[in-house]
Amino acid sequence: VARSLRSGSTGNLGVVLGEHLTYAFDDPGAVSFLAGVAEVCAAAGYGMTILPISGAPEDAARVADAAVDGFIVWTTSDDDPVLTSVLATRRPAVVHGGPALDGAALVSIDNRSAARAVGAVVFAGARRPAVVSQPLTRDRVTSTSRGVPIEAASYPVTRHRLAGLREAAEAAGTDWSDVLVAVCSRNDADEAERVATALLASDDPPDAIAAMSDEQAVGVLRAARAAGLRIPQQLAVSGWDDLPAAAEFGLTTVAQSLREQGASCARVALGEAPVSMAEEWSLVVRGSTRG
Amino acid sequence: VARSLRSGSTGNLGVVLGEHLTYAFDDPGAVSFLAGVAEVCAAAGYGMTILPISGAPEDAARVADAAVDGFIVWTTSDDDPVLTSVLATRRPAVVHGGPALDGAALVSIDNRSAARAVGAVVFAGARRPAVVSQPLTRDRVTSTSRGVPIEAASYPVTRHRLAGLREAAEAAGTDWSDVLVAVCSRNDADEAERVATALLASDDPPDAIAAMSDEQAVGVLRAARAAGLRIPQQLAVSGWDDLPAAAEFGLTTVAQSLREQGASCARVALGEAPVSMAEEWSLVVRGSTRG
DNA sequence: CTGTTAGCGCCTTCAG
DNA sequence: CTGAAGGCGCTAACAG
Repeated sequence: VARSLRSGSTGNLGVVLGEHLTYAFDDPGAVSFLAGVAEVCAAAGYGMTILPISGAPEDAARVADAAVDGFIVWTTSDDDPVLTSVLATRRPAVVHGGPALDGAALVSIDNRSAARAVGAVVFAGARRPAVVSQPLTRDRVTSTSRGVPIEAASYPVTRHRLAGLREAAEAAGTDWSDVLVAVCSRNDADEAERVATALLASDDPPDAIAAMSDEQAVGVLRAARAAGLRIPQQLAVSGWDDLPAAAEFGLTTVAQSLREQGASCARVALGEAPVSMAEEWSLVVRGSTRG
Repeated sequence: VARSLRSGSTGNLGVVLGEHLTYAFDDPGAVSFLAGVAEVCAAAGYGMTILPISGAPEDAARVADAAVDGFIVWTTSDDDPVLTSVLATRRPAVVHGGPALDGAALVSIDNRSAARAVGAVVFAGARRPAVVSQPLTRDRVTSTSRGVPIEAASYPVTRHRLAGLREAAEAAGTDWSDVLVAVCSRNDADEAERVATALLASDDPPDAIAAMSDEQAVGVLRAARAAGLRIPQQLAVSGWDDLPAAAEFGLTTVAQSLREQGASCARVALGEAPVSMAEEWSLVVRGSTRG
């Protein structure tokens, strides 16, 4: 401890996992990201401090006081007060996913382009495209509505994906104001199953659903099975991330390596990588979509 | 940082994840344990420092120097040098699973009794019981042999489970020297599938396999399906942990809450819980076993 | 009630 | 080449 004071460095990277620390470990994407961070930290002889975010106002102060040499912030919202704290420390900060900030590096794929690409496949030939979305804002309000105001989404990753999906829907001939968007409060198969069940039970059920994670897509598939729908003829479904579950269920999805992105974040935060650059993604087309 | 020096406390708990940090995040059990630790840390306003273990000799020194107020050690072996370092710091230490050490609290279920209970079910009516085991020693040597010398296993959790399974096998009428034990190097469905495939292809294939995790059990089930075996008539299988996969595949398993155990560890390390006490477990019998 | 100071433990620098 | 000291930033205790 005294060594840290004297040397001015702590040998620790701080990882801020967004609003609810507890959820983070339940999200396989976040875990895979952490594995990437851990890998680089271990190799560099650095420790990795998970900064506890309970959602209370004192979180910001705690983060500011954390004994770490740099910060990695897991995907969060534009208005997350913790981001302000992190920047105020003037220590190296790397944001995963977004938001993009002056004074912080950004490690992310091009979510908008990826969403446009997966949307083109899942919405192909669909007359009633729909979206099962991750939260739009930090209050994690759930809703199901048409023509969601995209700019109101304060999670930039969600916002960019919606923007890409909008372009894809319009390219497929459906106006955004006709696209149903079901917003979930968590990234979780169970909740996605519930909202998808409701969507599919409506008078005018969707014939294509783009989900924002493989987890959610699995929930949608379960709802579709319960409703007796044939995939992809009656309902096309896409996921995101290409986790093992996507291969298992034959999901069309956007493949990205969150683990590699975690490693990139750590390298940038440690000054081992010069700048942040756009991360790679690719489209994986499987049997859950037409075409 | 200076505050820590002055006050003598860092507001951080250290979590040592055993030999290979990288594997830890791939193991759903470890992740669930971390979620429990994180929960308590967040509530107490503590940070949680993952101490990087690469397997190199300098790990011990790094752990000893870590800026943390207490340690939680995830299940490891009797001879792990990191344990010596942790004890030498004279800071509060809590070991999960084992080994039991003077000067450290232990949070664990009674693995031997639980193994005896699950063994009684999976080995019931079996004439050729077998075990798919987690590593016995830190070198993670793989082997398949009969009458494994249980006392040679330096991971106490593995040792206690083998001891319980031995009692169950003998109660079911098979001498331990006739019980095939396949030792894997990792806790992983793929490797378990490979070793189980080999077991099932032998001249005298087992008709009951107790695995040490649900992950491994899923691998065994895959091998059994590939071999065209009916479960449980031709092959009974049991897992351990009762993860979601166990319910999905109808696995008989030992249910324990690693998350709750992680929370217990954190509470004990923070001095919120008085002593360590035995954690709860229960037997969940599903269709993968006879009876 | 406000302002000053000593010292937490280590490392680096400088003196002997 | 070995030994003493100052100071990292903060806070608790004490003096004014």
